[in-house]
Amino acid sequence: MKFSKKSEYGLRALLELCETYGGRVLQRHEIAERQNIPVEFLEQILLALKRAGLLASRRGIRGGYSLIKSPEEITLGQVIRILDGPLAPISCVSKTAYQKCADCPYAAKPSCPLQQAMGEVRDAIANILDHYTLSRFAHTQLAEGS
Amino acid sequence: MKFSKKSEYGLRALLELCETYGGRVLQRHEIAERQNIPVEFLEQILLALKRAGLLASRRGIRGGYSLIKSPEEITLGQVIRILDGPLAPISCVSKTAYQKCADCPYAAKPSCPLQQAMGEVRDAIANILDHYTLSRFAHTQLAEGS
DNA sequence: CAGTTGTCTAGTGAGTTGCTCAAGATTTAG
DNA sequence: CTAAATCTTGAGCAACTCACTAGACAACTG
Repeated sequence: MKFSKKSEYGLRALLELCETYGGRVLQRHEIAERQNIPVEFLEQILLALKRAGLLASRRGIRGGYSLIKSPEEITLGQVIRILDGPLAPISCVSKTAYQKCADCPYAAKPSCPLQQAMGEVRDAIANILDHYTLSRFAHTQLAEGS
Repeated sequence: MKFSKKSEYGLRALLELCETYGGRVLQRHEIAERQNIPVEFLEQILLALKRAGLLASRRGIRGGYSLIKSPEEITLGQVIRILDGPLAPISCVSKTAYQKCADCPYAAKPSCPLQQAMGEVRDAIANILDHYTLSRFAHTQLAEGS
């Protein structure tokens, strides 16, 4: 029940790209250094985000990456799904990647306890992450003291 | 962001054990056949649940496993933590297995965006699973039609 | 004691994760 | 035009995890 490093790095990279949104481009090594991410691995992540339409890139000596969608329009759920796949804890409750369980004896029956419980979990996770925008993410201030 | 087969099998096995709670013991092959689980793998799961104090077992020709805690007292959260480890999506927000992130540049700072967001997710998951009892789980009837 | 069951430890093949490397394409500076 | 800096692509790889298997052993029953 963990998120991968890929998602974590991806979100941290987007934090940097949010800061220069609308302004200059950022090069992979800039992001990598500031966020302490292995540069070649980061690149794969940036390319995936580019293919998904969140980032633009330019090659050559003045090249780099930049955000092309507003941080208001991007949610953490989108980013995690791009980098980590579906949010659902088991695939028989995924809305974006549903798959019938092969071996579950309840698959044929009208009600599956696992599906019920995991469905609730899926909805709770999606409900948070699909409403959590990058701009809110980037402006986080912890409310609690100590 | 997936649960393992171990948790899934464990929960399905507990479904069977709930039915005979207070009555007779169940042998591994009975559970395995009914729930379509490889019997040797199931055994490891049952042993883990036994070590955690949920199950009792008896060896010998009349042996088998039985639930020793009431299905009302056992939550899905407990079971999943036994079989799959902590619920938290990243370890810096785990309450049962906290670990400081080594490479995160926000680890030292007062606020970490990732920690904030993932903390919400953790709480939502825990909130559902730690209040979902086995007895409710075993008596699931899907409410929705179609 | 013999047979049936659970207990324990170790191993294993396939797949995933996290990361590295090398060769190529594109852009800009000079 | 050339060279340097950047992104692009794809392959490779060590370590780990997952799902499962095997086998020796302990305990219980009749």
